[in-house]
Amino acid sequence: MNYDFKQTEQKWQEKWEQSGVFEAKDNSDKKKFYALVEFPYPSGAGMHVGHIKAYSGLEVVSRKRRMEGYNVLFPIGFDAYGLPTENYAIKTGIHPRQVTDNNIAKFTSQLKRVGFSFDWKRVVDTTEEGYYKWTQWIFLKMFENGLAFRDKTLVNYCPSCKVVLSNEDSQGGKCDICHSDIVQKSKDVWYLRITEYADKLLEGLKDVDYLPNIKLQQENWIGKSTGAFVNFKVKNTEETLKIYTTRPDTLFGVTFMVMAPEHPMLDKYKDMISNFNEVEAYRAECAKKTEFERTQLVKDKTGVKLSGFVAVNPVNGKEIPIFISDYVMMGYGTGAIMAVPAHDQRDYDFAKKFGIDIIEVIKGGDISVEAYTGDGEMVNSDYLNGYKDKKSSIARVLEELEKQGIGEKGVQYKMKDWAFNRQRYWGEPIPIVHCEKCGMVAVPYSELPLKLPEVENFEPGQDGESPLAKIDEFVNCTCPKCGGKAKRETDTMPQWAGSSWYFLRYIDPHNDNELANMEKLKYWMPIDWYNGGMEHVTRHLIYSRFWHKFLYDIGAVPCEEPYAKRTAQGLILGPDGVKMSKSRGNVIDPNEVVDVYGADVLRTYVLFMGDYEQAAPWSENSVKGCKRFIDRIWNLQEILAEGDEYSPELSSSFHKTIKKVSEDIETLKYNTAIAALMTLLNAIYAKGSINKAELKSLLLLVNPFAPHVTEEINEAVFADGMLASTQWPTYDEAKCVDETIEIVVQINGKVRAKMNVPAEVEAADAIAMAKADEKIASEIAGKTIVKELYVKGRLVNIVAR
RNA sequence: GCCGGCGUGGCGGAAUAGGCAGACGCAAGGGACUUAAAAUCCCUCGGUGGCAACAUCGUACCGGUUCAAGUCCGGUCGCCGGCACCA
Repeated sequence: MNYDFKQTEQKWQEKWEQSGVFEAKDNSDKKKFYALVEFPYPSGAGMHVGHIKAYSGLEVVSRKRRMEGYNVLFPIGFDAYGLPTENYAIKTGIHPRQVTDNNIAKFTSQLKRVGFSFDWKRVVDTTEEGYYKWTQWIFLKMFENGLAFRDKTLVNYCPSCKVVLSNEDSQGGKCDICHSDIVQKSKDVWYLRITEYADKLLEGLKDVDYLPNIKLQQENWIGKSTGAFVNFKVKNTEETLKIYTTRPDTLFGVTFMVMAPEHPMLDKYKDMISNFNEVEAYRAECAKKTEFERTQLVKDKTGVKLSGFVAVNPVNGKEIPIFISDYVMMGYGTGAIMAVPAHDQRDYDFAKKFGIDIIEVIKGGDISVEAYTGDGEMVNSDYLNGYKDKKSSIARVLEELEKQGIGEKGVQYKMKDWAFNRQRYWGEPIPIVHCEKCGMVAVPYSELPLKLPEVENFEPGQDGESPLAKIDEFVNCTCPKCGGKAKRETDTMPQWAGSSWYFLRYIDPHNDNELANMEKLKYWMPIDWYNGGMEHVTRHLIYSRFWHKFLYDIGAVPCEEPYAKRTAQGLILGPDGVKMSKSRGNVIDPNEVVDVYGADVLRTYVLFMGDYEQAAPWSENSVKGCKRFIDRIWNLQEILAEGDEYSPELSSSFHKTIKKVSEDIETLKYNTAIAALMTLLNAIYAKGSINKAELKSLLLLVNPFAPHVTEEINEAVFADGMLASTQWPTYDEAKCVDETIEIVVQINGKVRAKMNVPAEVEAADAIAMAKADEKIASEIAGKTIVKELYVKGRLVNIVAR
């Protein structure tokens, strides 16, 4: 009896779709479960096996939850705006809309072939008018609330993509998309004031169940530091130079100060600075450097000493020179620092190069060699002398600074505001109008969606202008406020926008009056479990949490945090153990696997191949192992016997396996869950028959992993409806334990014998039985017994000398 | 540089809370069935010694705690991920 997976899988996929078993029900009395997977970018290359692994995890959980009686929302959609589609359109002349529709159709059919239990009635496409209307709506709400603003700044600009990039998109000085070198350019840029939510984003982490390393990465990304702001007077002016430091305890060790070359105070006092020409020359030099170069030359410090511009240390009145150097950034703190070379390595390097004094204020290091950043007794520090640790000296100095009004406690974040616009066609138009009289004016809500106009040429303009800027009918408009002539904003939103709130739209995907109905939101939110890639746990997760917290603050959603729980799956590497890539030619196409082995095998393999959270290489041979597993399940029909309860030989195996599989699915240990099922299968074949009660339980347990073959067997044998809507099997804790167990007898910690004992044996009896063993008796004969231990259900250990 | 994580057979990986290291799968070797092959089934499968029972070593490396260490502690090396002149 050969298993025809092709026909069977197609048959059940159609049955599931027709019956609507996987459609989530609104207005249900049942307990809800909202499982979310990261929606894919529908690239032309089609699905990747990584997608299959990412979705299979929560797929199994979702199917189990339905069988446990939950009303499950397990949706899918498409994050379809983005550069690859646009670049493809530029190359081929095919409209991005057409490219996107084709790719979505391709992804949809591929996903359906794997048999995922998504609710296909709730598909969301970020590029669809009914969707991006609400993306624009959220933007306008942010604009109204002062969280979206425009500012002129130096931006990371990719000359190849002709696009402005956020710091996140240009890490290491390379464009995230095309990997060319980033240059700095002055431009008008839209920002979202995410920094205003920094503390809330940090605080919120306390209440959610994310993997610890995910929380940690978010914390590092936000980068909160506590310290102090201190005001240094500038000699012969009324000006104070404000600095931020985490080490106010070292104030008496300050021997110079450094300002960022772009610091605005420099221009204000350029007449006082007798060598301002040197400042300008240095600035020009810095502007040439990319952010990457700036961070590469860590050891070799450069800078210019300002003449005629001198600061005064507020704690001791000492005059201290001021330098400019590019190791101080305008974007962090106040753009100026107090330098304590004795206790900061960067300041130390700078001082050594420029021959500046190094004054030790904390004992414990050797400042003739390097800066000492550890703890120790304070010296050369007036009222701080004698303090023995950082914590108390900081507390003392803060008290003094506040009393004298020269400084205060302060907090800083590494996270910067989110650069939000792109000079690209295939994105959501930013719904803002620039009016000569009124300035920036929001497009009225009634005019949303502000539709993306048709263009003929998707290439960006010469100086990185958006393709939309070339469409006069789009650009020229009337001001919604005064009715006068105005011009539309022509930049579009970044790809992150649509993915920052998509999970809300699944709850009410066709609502034209609000982004989602509040009653429905109250029922479904928060997301019970969100799984996705490790590469998204900083940016996407922070951005979407930020949007959600904002929506909560304006009363659009009912809870503060969107995700109650977040996990991440590991990569699937190529068979050569290296990350899959087209250029390496080690990409596995999930379609081919489905063609050759079937969807059940593919699903089982991606979960069985290793620890779900770790990276693991693809192995064609191991796929075959899962094929055998599926075939052996099918062949159980050949050894089927009657029986409406577990046979005595297999009863405890079944109870144990149900327990193991049920628990492992909840903790991402799919590999050991499948291993347990294989072990049970081996036990069944060893016995030589399976009865109907046993088969039913086994089919239910395997069903979330391999739904097609199990449904088919169930129909053939029982013909009593779908497993998908059958109760998940239960186990009896009492029946998981065997009456007698094998334990180990050790002498001095080394295994010397094994014996069978009743499970509930007393320690003394177990030890007595052990000593009665012939081999053990001869081993301990003539020795003194020092200690005897019994570890319940495990071992007896006799320590003898 | 800083912050995380990891290091177990030929391979992917198991091993509650310190208690038989190597579950499960793959590969390999041997056998059965077959004219033959595929498929399937059975056996072996960390190293060394031994016909065997068994002994002995073994979880990156060095040391420690413990009756008992893959697991805990200290140090070293290596790999992976994140951040990176963050004051």
